[in-house]
Amino acid sequence: MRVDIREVARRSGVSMATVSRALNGRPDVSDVTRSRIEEVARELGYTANQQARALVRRRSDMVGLIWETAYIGSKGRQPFLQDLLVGLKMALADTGYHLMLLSPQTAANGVNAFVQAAMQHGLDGVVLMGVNEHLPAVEALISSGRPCVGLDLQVTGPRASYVTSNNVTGAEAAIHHLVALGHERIATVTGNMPLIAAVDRLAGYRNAMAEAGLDIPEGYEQEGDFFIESGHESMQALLALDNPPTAVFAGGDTMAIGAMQAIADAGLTVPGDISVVGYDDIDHAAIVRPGLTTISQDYLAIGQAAVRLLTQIMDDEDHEPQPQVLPGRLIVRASTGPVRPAT
Amino acid sequence: MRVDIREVARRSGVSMATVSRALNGRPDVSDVTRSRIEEVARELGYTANQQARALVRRRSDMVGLIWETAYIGSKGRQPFLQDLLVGLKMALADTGYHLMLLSPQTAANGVNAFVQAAMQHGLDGVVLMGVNEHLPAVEALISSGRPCVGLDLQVTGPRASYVTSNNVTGAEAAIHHLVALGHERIATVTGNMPLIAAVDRLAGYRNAMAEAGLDIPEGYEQEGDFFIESGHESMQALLALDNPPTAVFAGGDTMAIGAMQAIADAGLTVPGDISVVGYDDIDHAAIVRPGLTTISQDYLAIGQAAVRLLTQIMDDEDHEPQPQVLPGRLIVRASTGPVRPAT
DNA sequence: CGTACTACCGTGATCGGTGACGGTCACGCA
DNA sequence: TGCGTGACCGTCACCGATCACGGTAGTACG
Repeated sequence: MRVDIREVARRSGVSMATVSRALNGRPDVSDVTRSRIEEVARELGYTANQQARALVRRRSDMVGLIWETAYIGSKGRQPFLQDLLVGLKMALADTGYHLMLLSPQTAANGVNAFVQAAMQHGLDGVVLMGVNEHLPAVEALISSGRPCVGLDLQVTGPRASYVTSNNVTGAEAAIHHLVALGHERIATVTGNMPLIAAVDRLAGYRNAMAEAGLDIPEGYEQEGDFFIESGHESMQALLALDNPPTAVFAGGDTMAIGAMQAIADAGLTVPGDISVVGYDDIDHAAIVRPGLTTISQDYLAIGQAAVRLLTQIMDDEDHEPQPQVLPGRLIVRASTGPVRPAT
Repeated sequence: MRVDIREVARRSGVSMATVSRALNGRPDVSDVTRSRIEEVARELGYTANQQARALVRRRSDMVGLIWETAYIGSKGRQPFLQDLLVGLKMALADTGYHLMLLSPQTAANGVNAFVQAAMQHGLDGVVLMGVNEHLPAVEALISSGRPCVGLDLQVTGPRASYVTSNNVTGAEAAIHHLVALGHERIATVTGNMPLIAAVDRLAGYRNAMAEAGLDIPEGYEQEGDFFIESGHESMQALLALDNPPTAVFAGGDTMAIGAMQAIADAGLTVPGDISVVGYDDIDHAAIVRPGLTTISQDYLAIGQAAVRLLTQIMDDEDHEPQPQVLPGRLIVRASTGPVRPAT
């Protein structure tokens, strides 16, 4: 029993087309007619049916979101994905686009669900986060030519691009901070290497170490997988070295927390014996004791950048999309301190 | 350039209606025709346009999700909402319904965005989580007669119901656990009282205390607001009492963590001096040291129950919806221990 | 052989909008 | 007066599907 445009047209004594024009803010409607129509529409509580609208306009004003909370497998949760989602949602709320949540499952008929859902619902664009960018499904989506934006994952194509924080400079900032505190024996725990965030953060670590004239002893680069256990294990390995580090840069907060626990388990203190820096500034970072020094990504800014980028790609047919790289920001908390004086 | 049903019809030498029938599994199509059509559809990669479909069928196969990460205001994040979202998403993935994310902002024309989006997109149902159930917007949505299900928030109406964990028995289990460890001076920190979860957990606390024959001294019931600072402050208030408790039940993990920090700040240990139990089993609970004993909600089960409930309401025009109450489960970690022997 | 019934399929209306196109009318100007 | 112009609005053909209805052919049955 919803009121439709025909009803509005009848009650205001004009044709459906005029109602459509008036309500869509098109110019060729007289002011008095327009306001009469608006009045009637308000009274009747009329709002346009989006399916019908989308059908004829060939655009849905909807974007899809592929949102996975765990990388391949599901060993645990990546809490920063919630922040990313919130950032995106807030940024999107201003644009008039709606958001549809897509699950990365394959549909029954074999065609991948990503592409299928995007097609079936006529999604104007898709945002990806938390999925592996090398998944065939993702590649199929990209190459389908639909506008895509990756958040913290590197997708590229004629109508695809990504937003990420600058993992290289972020990592460099972390190391600079430690160097400024007098640390020279600085190790790192990386994420799993196929992921661009892990690679770039490692690169930043190496850059900054070289720049500071510090060398990286054998075993100072431990590869983890972004989950807490790997931080714990990697830290244990570092502690077992002949020359254990006085500071550790973990390429993810969860791993940093695991490392802090390993340090505590070994009877050492943070930052008294070893300083720890993380990356991401997840909620946990502020809660954990001692508070974790980390590199913060501004999720709101990332969300806004993603929305801006996506709308550009969607609006400009042949807009050459530029990846957006936002700077990370060092948040100093209690997990880092001056190097312990040599005994 | 998408292939439509007309194209499929032409290539398989039948009418559009027959294609529609065949692909929707309707009976009155001969087997040979059906398989020929399916063959053609597969070759062409045809999938039905959902907008057109929804338009004529008067159902969108889409449900809306109102998902707020912070209760009124935005003092912080409630991390268990991510888990709820994941649970819901997984449960929904099996049903063929898609999920649309709704933002609780008011639209320009004054009609509330909840109702408006639900109407405009013809959503078949709505799931609510993380919002205050007393918001006028929410009430408007409920009374619009659209099928609604609340997750961990109590909405009721002819076509609305909710799923929640049994906060009363969960809280009772927490207290039983503490009593079994020999505690007698047990305090509680509640969430903000308008929220049903806070009210019920307090009720469970009182029940179990009475059942155990323990009385609740003045000041043993502190009201917090589900955020970490309130846990911290409430714990300080409890420590300042003449007869401070030996155990604290916090009606939310974030508050429990705040309480643990306040205990540590006071130079006391958990659980040596004071045992702490939380509620929700958020990620933090496992990471924090000592690990937090807490009541776990099975988010997957909640998601499944919500989906089942919603589909029932949507399918049965006059189905009297029953609220689903799932049991919580006690997870014992390191934050609780036997009561300290009297000195 | 005529009729009834079943199985299968096509026709045309419809869902609720939008947009191209064309028509009317008042006005300005030669 | 005649004509061009622009502002405003209605008509009609879609968008891509579904569905009610009707038609046809083949079979069974009296």
